[in-house]
Amino acid sequence: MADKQYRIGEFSKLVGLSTYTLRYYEDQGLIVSQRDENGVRYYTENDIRWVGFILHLKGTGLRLNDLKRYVRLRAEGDRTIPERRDMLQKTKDDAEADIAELQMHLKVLSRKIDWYDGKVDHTIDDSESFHDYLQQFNDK
Amino acid sequence: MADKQYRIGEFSKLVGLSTYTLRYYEDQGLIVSQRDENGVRYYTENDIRWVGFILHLKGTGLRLNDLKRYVRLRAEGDRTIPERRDMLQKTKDDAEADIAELQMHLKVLSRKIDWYDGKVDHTIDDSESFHDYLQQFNDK
DNA sequence: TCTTGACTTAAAGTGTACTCGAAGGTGTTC
DNA sequence: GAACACCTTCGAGTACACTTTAAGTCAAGA
Repeated sequence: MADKQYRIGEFSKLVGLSTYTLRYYEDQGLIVSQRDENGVRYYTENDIRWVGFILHLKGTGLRLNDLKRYVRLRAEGDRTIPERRDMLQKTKDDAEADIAELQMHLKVLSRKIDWYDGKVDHTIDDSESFHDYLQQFNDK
Repeated sequence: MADKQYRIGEFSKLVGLSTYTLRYYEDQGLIVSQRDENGVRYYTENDIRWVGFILHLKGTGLRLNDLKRYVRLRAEGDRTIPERRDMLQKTKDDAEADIAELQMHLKVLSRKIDWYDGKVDHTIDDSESFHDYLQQFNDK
């Protein structure tokens, strides 16, 4: 693994974020870049991994503010590990709840599609399934 | 099932949308309300089902604009059924893709939590899994 | 009678996360 | 020497979906 360095343009293509966004994230403290003797940003493989990781977190629903908090904690060292772990656990739990909810919505959607396909009794109204829906929430 | 009527305040609690939002949705053409002799909105069980249904759609990722389109098509009658069906199918496909992506992110998160718990070799860096991540996208 | 809750229009505000452009500058490459 | 990619600050713009306020009216219930 050569320690290749990337300037912002190339890096932006690698991680799929615009140069605008990269500078914005840096402003926000989510990313740190190194500079060459002219003040030009450069990034390494390590930065690719780091951006990848924060994009995973973001992809599970973390807001930029939460992300900032995570980064701050990380900077504080190992004593914040429990807190970081808990943050991730909560994020995970939330995301799993989101998936469950999404799947519930999908079930209704599927039934509706079947209805359109005539696989279901057409006398049932457009919005037949709301009661099932409420049921699902009742035991939360 | 009595044909109970609900005014906006009660209805808002039933469906979990603020009165502001209900009026807003009505402005946008997503909901229709009836009025009593004083011009006061009232809603019925049927409206509960309808709002439930659009919230399902919304929950799977449909934007208000898409929702509006669906409602417009619905108002045009049965000849738009194929188009509505396809809309729902696409929504369903998109949502399923979202779930798949979310689950991928979750996998990384879980691994990271394990790492915090010491279940994984601690010499591996914070952001170890970005390469796996990129792999997942490569065959899309 | 007073409070509560409803009504109207129209405009402004909120939060999130970018996204872009202006204006002026530096260094590298063809 | 021109083109290009980068740098800076800073403010404005965009999209989405509400959310709130203002200012005034109306009607039923305690």
